[in-house]
Amino acid sequence: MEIVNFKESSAPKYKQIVAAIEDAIVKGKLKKGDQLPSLNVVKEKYNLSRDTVINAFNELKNRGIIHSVVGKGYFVSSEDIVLEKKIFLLFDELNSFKEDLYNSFLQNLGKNTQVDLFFHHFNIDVFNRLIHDNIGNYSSYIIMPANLKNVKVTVENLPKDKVYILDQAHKELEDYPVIYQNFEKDIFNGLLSGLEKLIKYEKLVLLFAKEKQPKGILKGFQLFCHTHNLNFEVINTLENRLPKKGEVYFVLDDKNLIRIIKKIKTAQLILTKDIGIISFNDSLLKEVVANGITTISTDFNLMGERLAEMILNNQQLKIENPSKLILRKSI
Amino acid sequence: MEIVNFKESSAPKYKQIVAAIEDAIVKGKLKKGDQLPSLNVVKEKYNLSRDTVINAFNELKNRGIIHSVVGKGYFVSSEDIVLEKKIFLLFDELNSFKEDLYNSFLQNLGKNTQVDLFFHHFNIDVFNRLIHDNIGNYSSYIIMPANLKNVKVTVENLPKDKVYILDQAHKELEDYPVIYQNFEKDIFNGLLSGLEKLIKYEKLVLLFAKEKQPKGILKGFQLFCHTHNLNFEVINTLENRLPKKGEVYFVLDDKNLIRIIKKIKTAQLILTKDIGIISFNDSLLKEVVANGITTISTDFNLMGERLAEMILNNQQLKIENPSKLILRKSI
DNA sequence: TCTAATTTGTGCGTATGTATG
DNA sequence: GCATACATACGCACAAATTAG
Repeated sequence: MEIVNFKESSAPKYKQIVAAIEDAIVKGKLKKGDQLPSLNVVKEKYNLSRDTVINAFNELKNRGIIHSVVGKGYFVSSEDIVLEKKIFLLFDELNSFKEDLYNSFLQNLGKNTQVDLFFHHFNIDVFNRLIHDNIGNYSSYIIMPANLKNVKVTVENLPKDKVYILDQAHKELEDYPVIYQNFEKDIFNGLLSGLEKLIKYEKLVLLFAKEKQPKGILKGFQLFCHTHNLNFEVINTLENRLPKKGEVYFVLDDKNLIRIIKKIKTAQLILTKDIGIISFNDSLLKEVVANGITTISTDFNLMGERLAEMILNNQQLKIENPSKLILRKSI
Repeated sequence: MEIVNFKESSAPKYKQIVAAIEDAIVKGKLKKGDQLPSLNVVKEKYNLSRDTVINAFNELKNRGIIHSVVGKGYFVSSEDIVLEKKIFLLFDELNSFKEDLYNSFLQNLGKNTQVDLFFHHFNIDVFNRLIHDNIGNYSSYIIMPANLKNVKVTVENLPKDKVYILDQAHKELEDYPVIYQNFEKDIFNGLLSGLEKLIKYEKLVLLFAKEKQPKGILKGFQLFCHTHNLNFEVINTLENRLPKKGEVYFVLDDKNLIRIIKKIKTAQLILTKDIGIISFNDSLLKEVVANGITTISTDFNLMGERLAEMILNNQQLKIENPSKLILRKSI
């Protein structure tokens, strides 16, 4: 590995080091598994500051081209130097609408990017460990903190310009760029655009159970019912509940969506005529479930698209992802 | 006691020694009272510094697993080890039925296990890189090789007793424990158990497009049609295809499932009466899609359950995961 | 009893990457 | 860019306990 003429070039020194190592890998002088000269050696040989060398090596590490072992040194881990980005993606849990988000994100990133996906399952210890274990290994960190508390200390260990928050704006993480759903507004406006259909029913029933669900949904629902003077009820389970004529159910998850559809059938009620259903978070099949389920949903494809865009262009924005009512035959 | 791959792994050497000894104790290779190889022996055998070995032995000593006698050696003092499990899970791609598999796997593992999920997207380079980058960091490796070729060399870099194959048995990886679908048999038997309903139709149409899909499906379908002397057709796209009365469509993915349902509607055909649908891989919503879609599917919950069981009990089995026809109103 | 070899235990020096200010 | 503290890794020297001959 030869690095030449630092003075003559206008490029930052660390970039020149990066380029020199890339060049050595491309030319086959450095192969997978080879050890790089140590920080001290490079520093001495080329009269650089240790920090400059670290800077260069870190960029290569973030891109997954080299890796380091304490007490030993730096090693070439990939000869694929087109890998420009390595992205750490931390979701709360795996469910069907994440599929759209994830796949559209991947599609809009381009080939030279590696995305590793993790799940914290609403467990703060898992959240902390996953972040800690991966500090320094990625060029971007996309985090879906959901409703976890006390995440700030951990997230602050990451380089600030590489962190992006996803799905829910988080009070502790207001300084970070984010693509979020405005649940309260989305639910309110979603219901509003279905108002004409909804006033046919006598009562709106929200099934709001899980700790996991954003409180904005509840707020938006209540606000909508109050401002339009609609009779409503919030329940936390469908067990022992018999759906009655004149009710319209707003269910947030797919398991309960199926439950209510089956209960409606066994009660011999006719969907749309006697009773209505609105679901949350659209997925492919809802278009054909029971002739089409009306759904309030954010656009997960767009969310993935914008996320990719923001990261590729190194932007630090706060974007509210649009949501809408997808009107189908269930109300 | 075998210690592998010092170079490739990012884990500190002394930690790897600790893990190897724990492993040996768990597996019964080392029992209470047994003497460990001396510092010098280990140092020579694995080309380590004496301090590194001491470091490892000290950690085990502090945890009460071994003890030492000056001038004699190190001895196992306890077989009671809480082995921390870290599981590497490599899927092909993210789609809705993986949700069941993944979640049931997690649920059956117990709380103290960390599972990291990766996707190779049917790209052999990604496959190789993901495995290489994670050698030595996990206690089990679960791999879904799908139809990738030339995977053996890479997989062989992993410790053999820690690798499990999932979903498809793979010719190159016949020596590894596996939980697999027998696609040919599953499709044949699935169709067979629906024979009574199927003979009402004039023609069976299989939509078989993707490179990704296992060839066993095609074979099973063809075999079934031949042995029962049924008129059939295999097509690779629904574009420009008008569904006709008397046809029954077997579609493998959800996007095409929706397409065919919509085409049937616009053609003003009546599902079940004029035309039939069978889909592949069950998911929650299919129970209520168009009044219920008949599906041939393996039991992904059971697959996850058995996988967890096999790993927790350190078994090396070859298990065929059961599949069945879930008869609903679409045929 | 003496000796030599082996083993653990300890200390010191050097080198590496990591983290902080 | 510099300084400092820390964890890991390697190598050497020596002391103390054990064992074999």
